Parts: sequence; structure tokens; C-alpha cells
Amino acid sequence: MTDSTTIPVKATRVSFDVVEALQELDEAGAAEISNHLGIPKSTAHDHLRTLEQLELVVNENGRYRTGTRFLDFGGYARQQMKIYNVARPEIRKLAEQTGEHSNLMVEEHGRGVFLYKAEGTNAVQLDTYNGYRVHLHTTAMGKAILAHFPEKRVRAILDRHGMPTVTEHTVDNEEELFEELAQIRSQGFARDLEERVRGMRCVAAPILRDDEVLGAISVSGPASRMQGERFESEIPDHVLRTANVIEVNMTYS
Amino acid sequence: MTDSTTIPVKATRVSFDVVEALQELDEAGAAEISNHLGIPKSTAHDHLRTLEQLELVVNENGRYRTGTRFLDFGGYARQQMKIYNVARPEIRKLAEQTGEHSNLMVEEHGRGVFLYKAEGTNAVQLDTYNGYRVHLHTTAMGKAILAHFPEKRVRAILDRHGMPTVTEHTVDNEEELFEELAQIRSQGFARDLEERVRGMRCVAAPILRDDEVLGAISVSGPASRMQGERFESEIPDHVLRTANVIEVNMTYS
DNA sequence: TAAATCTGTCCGATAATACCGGATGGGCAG
DNA sequence: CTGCCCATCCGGTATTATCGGACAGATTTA
Repeated sequence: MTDSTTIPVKATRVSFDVVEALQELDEAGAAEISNHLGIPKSTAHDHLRTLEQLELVVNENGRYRTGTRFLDFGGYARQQMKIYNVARPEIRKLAEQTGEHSNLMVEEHGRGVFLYKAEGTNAVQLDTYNGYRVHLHTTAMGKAILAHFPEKRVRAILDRHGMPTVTEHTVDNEEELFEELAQIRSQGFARDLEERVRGMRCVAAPILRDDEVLGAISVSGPASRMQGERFESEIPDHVLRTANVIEVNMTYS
Repeated sequence: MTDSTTIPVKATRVSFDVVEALQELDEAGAAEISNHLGIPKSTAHDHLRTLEQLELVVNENGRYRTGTRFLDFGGYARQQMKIYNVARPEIRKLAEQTGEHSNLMVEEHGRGVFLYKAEGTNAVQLDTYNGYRVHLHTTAMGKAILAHFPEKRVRAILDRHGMPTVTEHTVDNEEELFEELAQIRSQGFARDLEERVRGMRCVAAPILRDDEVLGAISVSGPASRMQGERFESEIPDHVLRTANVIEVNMTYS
């Protein structure tokens, strides 16, 4: 990972600070962005106008919001990804079979990216959306991915992004995490017991090719349904089987 | 629309030229970007490194590609849009009912943005993806939207983006387009007879609220299935009914 | 209703940097 | 093994991003 202390084009960094601020504020004017980022009002306005002319943000009567052009760039990027194209129909089937949420995640820049999700008939409302990025250690899919990274790479990720906790169940100790990753490798799948969202449980399996981890898939549902035999073996069986189908399709197509 | 000749932060514009070049080239190194954009190699490299540090592009052994972080920004933007949340279940139902592709489009910066699509059981493979942007006049949904814009706004959009043709059926004459828009207003829906994709036909209806057009929905399918009674009245009925449900839900929720 | 305050937008001076030429080392082709 | 191309790096300088302050409109307060 590159040293982020010497970014070559600082103006682009400021523009993206503005984009991130818009995402955090939902919609805002130049004064609000200025206050939020601690930059002068006219600087904020310069960047907003630039982003608007690039069609990246929308100005509605002096209020700005994030535009859909990001979806264009991101949607295209995703569409080019082989794992996405191969996994999508299988994720849908998995959602149908289990009735729950089924997801696909990849790692990028040391973060977990929700690339695709399908909803089964009983799926509860979740906060995730395509593109949603999380700390890897906070999700079963993320841990399934980390479990197959070299330890050096895992440590670099933890150094770069830290280990914030999001519920009281989130693992916050590096050694505990490494022990858990070893267990995941041994049993072949990962579990999330309310570690990212209180009340939600998850089973995830890595997508492997030649010992390289390409991503992970999962099924998630409320703790009330994800327990007992279903959570212990039924759901893991579905997930592992689907992961294997995806692995085979990644190799032979 | 703002004057695009005086962009306040030119470095951000160059960065986005690089992002657009990456999308066009799929993946590229600094030299290829340099050739493509006509800028010095070290300038291209400066911007690529900046975008990489912002986690917007991925460097794989000196080859760069668009990252999924754009999906994060765009996915979040979309998730905040009321019309998306209200329309999504209805678009799904429409796809189930008709067996074809069903789509939702909004206008942004004078372009049509495919915000959501659902695939019915018989849906053919299409080139669209969430976030895909098109010239409004090239699609039925786009024409349904333009039909409910003031003429001045329509002319401004045509001035800004032009009227390129994408198939031999695409309307390329402004007066013809305005005649067609008047007809769309009178019959309440629009048709696309192979105007954007050869072999594909489409029926679209606007989503209106207090005479303001919020977006449009459509059903599209191959010309072989989209003909006769089905194309003349059955599919239009489905589309208009769904549009009306969305309009009601936009008003009362 | 009027005054005060806040905000969006604009513009020009200057401090800061984006631009980019050229160097270096690695990979690949012949 | 040699030549060519590419990725990456770095420092000088031409260019611009930054930002203070002005102005007009909108909103809030008295």
C-alpha cells in the first residue's frame, strides 16, 4: 500500500473530501461543507462547482448532493469483474434456496466491498447497498477473505485501517482475530454472530482459486432464524456448495 | 446549466479525464493513458497515484483499473433517492408480470440515467448496467421524460449534449423530436422502436407529480416479442398502471 | 415591517502546487 | 545480450488553487 502522506495532486484530494462530506451530510450548501471540512467557504464552492461541471454532483437551488454519475463509473467497473458476472446468478439461487439475504464481497484497498446482494422471500431490511464498504474484520465475508491472505498482508491492512468495533461482539484484538482466522481456514467457512449488525447472523465462505482468495459469499438473517441445526449445518452447506460452484465457474469459463 | 469553459479546479478535471480514459480502455498503464489523453506520461502517473491513494482506482502490477469505490458513492446516492426506493418493488413486479426487462430512469445533467432494472424470466442480455447514462432522445424513457420538460429546457439539453444517432432509427431532427414529444404527451406513453439497440423495442411512461416529471419506467424486449396486440396495448397497460402506482406512492409516503 | 444575520456566488491577488522533462531501473521482445 | 518500452520518481518553474472580501438574496429575529 502506498504512502498516503505525499499525494501528488492535492486539489483532487480536496474535491474528494467534498464528495465524502456530501455523502456524510446527504445534501449541503457551500457554507455547511466549509464548516464540516474546516476549509474556506469559497474553496468549498470552487470544488462544488467543479464537481457539478463534471456532472458528479447535483446543484438544487444552492444545495448540493451526490450525483448518479458515480454509479455509472462504479456500475461499469463492477460489470467488468468476472467474479461478479459468474457469482450473480449463484447468489440469486442461494437467496431463493435460503429465503434470506445472500451477498458477494471482494476486497479492495484493504476494505470489504459489498458487490452484490440478493434478497430471499423472508429477507429483512438491511443497511447495505451495492458498493458499501466495511472493515473486513467486522463481517463474516471479510474474515473469510482475511483467513486466506498472508499474515503480512492482514497486518498491513489492520495497520492501515485499524480495528474499530461496530457492535459489542466485534473482535477488537489482533491475536484473537488471527486465532479465529485459523479456525475459519480449518472449518472452511466463517460466522458473524451479531458482529456488524446487532441481531443479525451470517455464514460466509471464501471464493478460492489456486489458493488465491477472490472474494467471499454469505447468507445472513436475523438471529432468531439463524440458530440451531439451520445455522450449524444447513446454511453452511448451502453456502459452501454455492462457493464451490462459483469457484468451478471461475476456473472454467 | 453552468458555463463549462471556466472550471475552477482544473486538476480535478484532469483526474476525471484519467478516470474516463480508464473506463474507455478498461485497464491501462500510465503510458497508455498518456497516449489516449495526449498528456505527458508523468502527469498521467501523478493523477493515477492520486486516484489510487483516494482508493478510486486499483493498481495491479503497474496496470490501473477503475475501483469499486465509485459504486460506494453511487450506491449511496441512489439509495437516498425516494423515487428509487418507491419504484424498485414495482419495477420488479412489472418484470415478473411481463417476463421482460423493466427499467427505471431519471434525468440528471441532461442525461438519462438507468437507475434500476429488473429482469423477467425471458429477459435477454442487455448492455445496460445501473448508472448507465444515455442521451435522452435515444430511449423511450428519455423521450417520456423530455415530453414533460418545458421546451426551453429540452432545447438547452439538445444544445449541450447534441442529438447523436445510435441506430438508423434514432431521431436526429429536433422538429421531428418535438412532434414526437407532443404525441407522447397525448397518448401518455412513449415507444422505442429499435432506436437505441437494434432489435429491441420498448414502451415507457413518465412518473409525474404535480406536472413535474420525476423519471420514467419502461418494459423492453426483442422486437419479435414486442409486436401486435402485446406491443400495442397489453404492455402499455402494464407500464401505465405501474407508473400510476409509483406516482401515488411518491405522493403519499 | 425592518434590521440583522447567514448563505450562495463571484473575482482577483498571491501562496502553493500541478505540470512535466528527464533520469533510472525493470520487463519484454528480438 | 541488446534494444526498446514502460512504470516510477523527483525537482524546477509556469500555472493555478486557494481564499479574503464583496455583493445580493434569503432567512431569521426583534
